[in-house]
Amino acid sequence: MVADKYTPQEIESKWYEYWIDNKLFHSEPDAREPYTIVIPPPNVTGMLHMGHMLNNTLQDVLMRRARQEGKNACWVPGTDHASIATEAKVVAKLKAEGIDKANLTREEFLAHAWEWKEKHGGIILKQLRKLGASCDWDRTCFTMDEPRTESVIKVFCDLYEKGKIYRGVRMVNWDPSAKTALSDEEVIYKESQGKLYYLRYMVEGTDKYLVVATTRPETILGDTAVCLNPNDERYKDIPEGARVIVPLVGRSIPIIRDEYVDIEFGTGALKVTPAHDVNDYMLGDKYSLETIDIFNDDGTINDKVGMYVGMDRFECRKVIEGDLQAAGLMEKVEAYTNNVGYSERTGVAIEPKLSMQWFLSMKEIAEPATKAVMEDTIKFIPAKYKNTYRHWMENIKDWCISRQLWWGQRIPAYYLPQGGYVIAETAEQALEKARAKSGDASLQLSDLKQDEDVLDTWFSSWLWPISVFDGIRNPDNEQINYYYPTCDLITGPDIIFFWVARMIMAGYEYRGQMPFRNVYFTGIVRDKLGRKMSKQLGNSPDPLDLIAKYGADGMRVAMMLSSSAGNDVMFDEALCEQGRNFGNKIWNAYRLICGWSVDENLEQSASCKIAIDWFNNTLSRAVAEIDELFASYRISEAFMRIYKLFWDEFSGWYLEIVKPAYQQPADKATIEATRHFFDLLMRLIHPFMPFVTEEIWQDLAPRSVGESIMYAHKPTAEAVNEELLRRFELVKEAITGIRNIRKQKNIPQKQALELCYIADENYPAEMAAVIEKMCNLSQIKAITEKDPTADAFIVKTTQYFVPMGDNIDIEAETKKLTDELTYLEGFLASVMKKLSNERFVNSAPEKVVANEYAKKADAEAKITAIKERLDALK
RNA sequence: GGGAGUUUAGCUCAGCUGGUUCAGAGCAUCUGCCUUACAAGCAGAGGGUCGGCGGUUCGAAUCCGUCAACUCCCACCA
Repeated sequence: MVADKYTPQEIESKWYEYWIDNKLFHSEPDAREPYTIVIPPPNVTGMLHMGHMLNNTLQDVLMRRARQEGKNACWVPGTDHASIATEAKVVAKLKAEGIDKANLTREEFLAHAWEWKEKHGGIILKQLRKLGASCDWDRTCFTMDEPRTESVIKVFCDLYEKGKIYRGVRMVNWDPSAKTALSDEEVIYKESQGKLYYLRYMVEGTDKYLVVATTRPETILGDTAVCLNPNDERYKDIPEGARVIVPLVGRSIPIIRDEYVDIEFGTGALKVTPAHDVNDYMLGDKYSLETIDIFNDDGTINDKVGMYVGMDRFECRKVIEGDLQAAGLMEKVEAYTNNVGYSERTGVAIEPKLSMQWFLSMKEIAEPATKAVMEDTIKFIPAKYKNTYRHWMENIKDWCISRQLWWGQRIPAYYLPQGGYVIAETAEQALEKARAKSGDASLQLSDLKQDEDVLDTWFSSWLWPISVFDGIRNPDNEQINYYYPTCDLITGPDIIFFWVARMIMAGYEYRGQMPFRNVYFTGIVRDKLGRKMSKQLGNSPDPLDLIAKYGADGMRVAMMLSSSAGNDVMFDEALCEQGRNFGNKIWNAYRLICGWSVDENLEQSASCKIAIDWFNNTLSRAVAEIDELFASYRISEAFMRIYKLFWDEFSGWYLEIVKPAYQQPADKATIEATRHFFDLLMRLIHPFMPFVTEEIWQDLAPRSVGESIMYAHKPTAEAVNEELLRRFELVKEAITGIRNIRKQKNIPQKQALELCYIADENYPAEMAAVIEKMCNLSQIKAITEKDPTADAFIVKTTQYFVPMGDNIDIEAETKKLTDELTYLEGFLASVMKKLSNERFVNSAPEKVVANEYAKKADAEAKITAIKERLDALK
């Protein structure tokens, strides 16, 4: 027996413990068909936010559904070491303690970082348990644990040997705060309000000057040319080989001419700073210009030029503006909006910087990955993201995989004292290779210097679906062979390039196979005003608070209620309330049937028989539709279908019909049928609301230890008697008709009424018992003559009468009927118009035409009935 | 600058190959009800030129064109 009141908080932790204690989430390879999901690993030190709620609710729904389908379901959880984000957090924490990272050795820093990880790591996974996530916790992985690290290093070495990894000096996105290079994907461009400065560059040996427009005057320190378009008429007088003087700096630099320069922009003269702009770098390369790097790694000015040394880049911009004004070298300053790149992680403006980095060449490995998605071997849901994917894949650039950080997998490149390097999985192997390479057998480990950089975090997470099953180190092990490829990936479209695309590439490169069959993209969780949830706005509720308030089941329902694939979720706390209310509804429905006492001798009533028959069919039809919705990943629609099935069909109709009168017993067959329906309904709801359904299911019948609704097979769709369902709708309408009369006449339910009808084929005689039960009727009587003194209504073509004994409001009744008549006549006219249109009759499909004839007959019958009724009223 | 998407009831969204599954759902609103499972509820009701305009068609929310608004992605123009 369950408690009187539905209090989710009281049942949820109990059942989660039960599932864990009985190892119900655990999966091992067996003969069943596997169903696998690998979790998008959240940052190890992260906290749960609404996005995680959405994402993990979906995954859990799919997992639980798969279990109920008899599949061997395996959900692998884990966390991501999130190199930059975590390192930044650790640096900040140390700073707060008065420790500067620069004063620590690598080993010391890593000790702090691991300590931090041990303390905060995995909190997020514990939080997921509150949601009911049925992850196989025994399989919890970390992108930087030993097996994963070894896999990453192995892959690096392998790709290097295949010639796909190379090292070189390139213009990269430099994050001056984290002091590391970033990949293109980690740079976010934002429109920012800036200024366009017009600077005067004196032409050497003359008193003339060129005006050059720039948004970054501080970079004049690194100017090594000014570039003009050769077709620019304005500058045709400037002789070949002329040079200009960099303002303030006084350096003489050449004027070069290249069609790259846009004549329309600014003054048509471009300052060239090869060290600090991607395009300038390209020009510098083309014209063999000098490259002067003017910044330190932290974005301050270095001592190369000997001016503004140590000043921050933005500070320098201000100061230089003043100095230029003072020197009369500033023509003018305009307000200007342009796109500035910011670091995704630290939020500071990116500095394009030349540096030595490791790259992975992408062109070749992208090919099978592109094909897989375009040919739907891997299905994207919704499909619109295929375009985005293709566009990126077809224009893919090499991946900068090195990061100047310590928290991460250290690049296994070992530099020899005499120059050059070797790549090896271990230091020992490196030494062997180094000895072979140098021909110096006396080389010692201490002579080798390992590369200081670590690998991009995504270079470990791109292996995730493989590495969690140890498929890199042991490519033929039982686990990987059984679980791979995984089935569904649930993730946000924001990491389609970072992660999804790269996993697909790794999948084909290392397994020759896709990593997952379907990718379900969720949207972004926004507040009800459509704003993105963020800490700054303070509009992001703490999911754990919501769970405490409404229960995990309520929270899960909230996530399901307004989230179709690829669409943003407009989150409103009212949705949680709706979810909680649904839990309450289920709870009380169950309490109702628990209260029924059995009378073994009681014969089953006709109305109960009909209701059971009807609900059986209704359930079957719903199950078929729900199967269909799941198959097409319309998860929230599937939920809504179940919601209505339980609330409207089961509680609103079925239970009301079979419910015995107060303190009356019920017959055995009806109770059994009802409890059986409850069992099936709990199974259907379980993937969405695991806790309340488990609580009730456990109470429905004696269960053995370790038994769970999780493994109770989902209801299967049986053949549906459509005619029965159709006839029952007539019953519902008749009941509604009587209810309306009661309401209009203010007749209490307790007062019995009489119902008369004029029989025709639309009168559901075989189900009349239901009408009688639901409407408190003293009798149902067939009549042949209309009763003008009775309140009446029409269902389809059947006329029903409720004799009132007293007067009825003829005027109101007449008006109602006249209105309906007007509508029907108009409707009939439109049907007739269609049918008299020769072209319609000739060109429309037969079925459609037949339908119009049916409409016509229907309308005519109704019109006749209404007219008769009106005549009777006169 | 290029590309994609969205626009249907007050809100959030369904509406698949044009035609009774075509104007829908849930929530909210309004009106009755404290009817012993549930007021976290029950019974009813109202509410939309399907963003605008044009076209194709016997027939358009649905297909085409165009305009408008919003959103996202990509792109180095100083």
